[in-house]
Amino acid sequence: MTAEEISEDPSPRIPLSRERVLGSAVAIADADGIGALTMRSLARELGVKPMSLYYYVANKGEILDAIIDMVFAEIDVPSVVGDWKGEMRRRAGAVRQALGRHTWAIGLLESRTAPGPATLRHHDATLGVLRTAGFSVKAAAHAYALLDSYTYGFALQEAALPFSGRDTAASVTDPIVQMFSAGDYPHLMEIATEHVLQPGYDFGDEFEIGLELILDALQRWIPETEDGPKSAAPAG
Amino acid sequence: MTAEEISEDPSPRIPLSRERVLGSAVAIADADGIGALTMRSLARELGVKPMSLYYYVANKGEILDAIIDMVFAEIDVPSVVGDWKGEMRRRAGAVRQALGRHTWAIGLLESRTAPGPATLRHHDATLGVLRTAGFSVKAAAHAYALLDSYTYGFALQEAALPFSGRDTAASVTDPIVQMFSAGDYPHLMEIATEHVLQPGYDFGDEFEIGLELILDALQRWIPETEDGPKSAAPAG
DNA sequence: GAGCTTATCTTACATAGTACGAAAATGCGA
DNA sequence: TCGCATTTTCGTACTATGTAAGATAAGCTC
Repeated sequence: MTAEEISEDPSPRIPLSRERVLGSAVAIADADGIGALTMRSLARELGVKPMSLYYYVANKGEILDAIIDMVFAEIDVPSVVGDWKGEMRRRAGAVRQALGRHTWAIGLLESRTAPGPATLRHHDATLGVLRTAGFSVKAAAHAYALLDSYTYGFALQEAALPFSGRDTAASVTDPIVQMFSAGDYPHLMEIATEHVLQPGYDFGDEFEIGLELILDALQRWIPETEDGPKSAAPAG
Repeated sequence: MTAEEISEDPSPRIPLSRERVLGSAVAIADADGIGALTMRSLARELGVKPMSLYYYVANKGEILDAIIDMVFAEIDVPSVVGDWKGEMRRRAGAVRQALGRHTWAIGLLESRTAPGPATLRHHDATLGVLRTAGFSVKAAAHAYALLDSYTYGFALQEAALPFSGRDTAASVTDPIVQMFSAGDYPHLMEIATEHVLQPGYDFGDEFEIGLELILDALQRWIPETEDGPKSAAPAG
């Protein structure tokens, strides 16, 4: 009996596959940032040599396109049954959370303009909910641009913040306050001390506030609901 | 007389400087994308050898931080005199245009979390306008998060679109329509044929529509204006 | 000029993506 | 079981990147 027959060696027992390659790519980007995702680090993670990856992907750009689509695949598609507001609220939150788990995806969105099938399915389903809710084609386009701009932009701001979550440690806030206390930036100082640095503050809480404002205003774009006013949709 | 004395040789006559280094960095990123911005391409552009750059910047990361700040420096700071809505409208448009000229800045915002002085001054001035307009500290924070999320997100979507401007050439729209026409994505198909692909369409026009909706709704967060209703600010 | 400061460049190294083609593993018909 | 074709993995090598370490050059002051 040879060694291979006795014990399963730790080598690539599970066969390589496109799914495994892309899954590890996401894992590396999540753990150490998109900059740490190299063909070599990816191969190492999979217990394989770099050039083996090229049997499953044409090049690194294809990996980047694919992992963006994987992020969208994580997001449950909204449903046409149920109230549109609730669905849009749920969807926006899910997008924000997905982009929060994979902040690198936000940066990639700017440079990679080849949407994958999951991304397209997501957009299609979302538009479907709006159309079913009574938005005209134009109004649905306006509404979707507005909702997604807000959601992506919020996720971008969250990613750009030097802190996240509730009650940031003083070790990270102190240098910032120090920077403001020179007297330039009085309004930033005010908002920091009176709002952001208060116990229990979480920037993420701002999301629902803006979202509700948008959803409430969008409601008025739906023409002649049973109990609502007539259309107030913009001319565009 | 030596050659140097007779004619000005095409070599680095204008001395290198931090400003020149950063200016060329922006120019390269604008022209060929942030990926084309390398220490070597930057040196070549300046008629200099790569290591000379390190006399003016500590490393490439410092260049990236600095050119983000240069983008914000391009944006005229809003003024507390004049109506807040007009100022916010003007500012949002200016931010969108600046990010449109330098789309790479959007992607950089996600990864680089060290705001420069122009960026801070911009944020400070914007908050100042909102506070002066009557927004409470909390309401100003909410409003600013909302306005900037929308603006950044819209710029991100514009950058991610495979087309831009009015009346996109059929050569670029045809493959997209082809992709939709298989029958998956019926709502994308609908919105494409009935709205996006109509003559004269420009995604950029959607910006003002969403912006007006937001500004109108924000107005109701200002407590007791002379002629307006009382505060309708959220509890947060 | 000498010597000090400021500015630029040479060389070299580790790490990146990937072209090219060899090698190994696998599956299959006889 | 053998032979062979297909599928999968890998070795080598090339070009490009950021930048450390230190040599060199240019400019200024006495």
